Amino acid sequence: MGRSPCCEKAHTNKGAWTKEEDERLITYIRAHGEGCWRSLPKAAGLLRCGKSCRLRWINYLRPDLKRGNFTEEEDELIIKLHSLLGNKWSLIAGRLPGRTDNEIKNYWNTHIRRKLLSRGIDPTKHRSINEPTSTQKVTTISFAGDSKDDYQDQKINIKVESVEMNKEDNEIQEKCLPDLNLELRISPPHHQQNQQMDHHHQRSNSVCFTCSLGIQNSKDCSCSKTNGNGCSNNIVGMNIIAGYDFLGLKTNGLLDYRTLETK
DNA sequence: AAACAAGTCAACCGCCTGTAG
DNA sequence: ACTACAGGCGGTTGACTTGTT
Repeated sequence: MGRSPCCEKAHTNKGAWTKEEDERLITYIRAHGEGCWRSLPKAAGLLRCGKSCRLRWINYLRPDLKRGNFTEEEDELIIKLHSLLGNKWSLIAGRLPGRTDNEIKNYWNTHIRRKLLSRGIDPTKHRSINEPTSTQKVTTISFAGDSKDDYQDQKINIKVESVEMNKEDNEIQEKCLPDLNLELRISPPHHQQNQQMDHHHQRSNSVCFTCSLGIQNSKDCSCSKTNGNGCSNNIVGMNIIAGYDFLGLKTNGLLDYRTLETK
């Protein structure tokens, strides 16, 4: 006995979407907005599974999709993000406006994997294929907290352990990844923090932790607690080494985390 | 021109997570 | 605390296209 199907499969279409189906979906979402995917097909007059509608909209019909070939900059960004996040396609997609997780996943599997292999780089480990295992770099990021709701005592330890690497990788490490050994504590903003937040829009080198993770306007967002607006591209509470964001990605000074939303 | 292989990508599947009741 | 459900995600499939023989 498996899980019950998400919808009545006997009366749903499968396979490629027709133009008419696309138009029905677009028209419905324009009129009623996204959400409630399960009931959407019936309401929109579509013989499709709700999941199928969601996928079609997100991956193909959404008006903000970029489409077209990936640029060299996008390629490099995907590689860098993949080295940090692994197969977290939705997170990677969040950093690439107009790109979908499915698109990036496909692009990775068809183009970038081969590109890295041709460079002699293992696409999974992001290390030279010929590199001896003794020089493996181990990076551990651990989050430890006792309580989800207790601001006073919630402690988040981020520990990055680096084991010796070869010289080339060390150079990359120095350029891209600032050494991290942070012990962060989420707590209500005190006076000094408030002052910092007052300059929120002028100062762009620190971010409240929840916003840095892309969870804006959440209950944990200290920014929204103080100015009522939450972080959009504002940065408070966690210092970032100038020129790099919390993923260690080089920035041009102004960071924009709006694209790192958890969908 | 036909047959086959390789590449591409939209779509599906099933599992996981968050949340409401 | 438990259950059911909806939404989200990553892995995989398969139809279609392009390249090669």
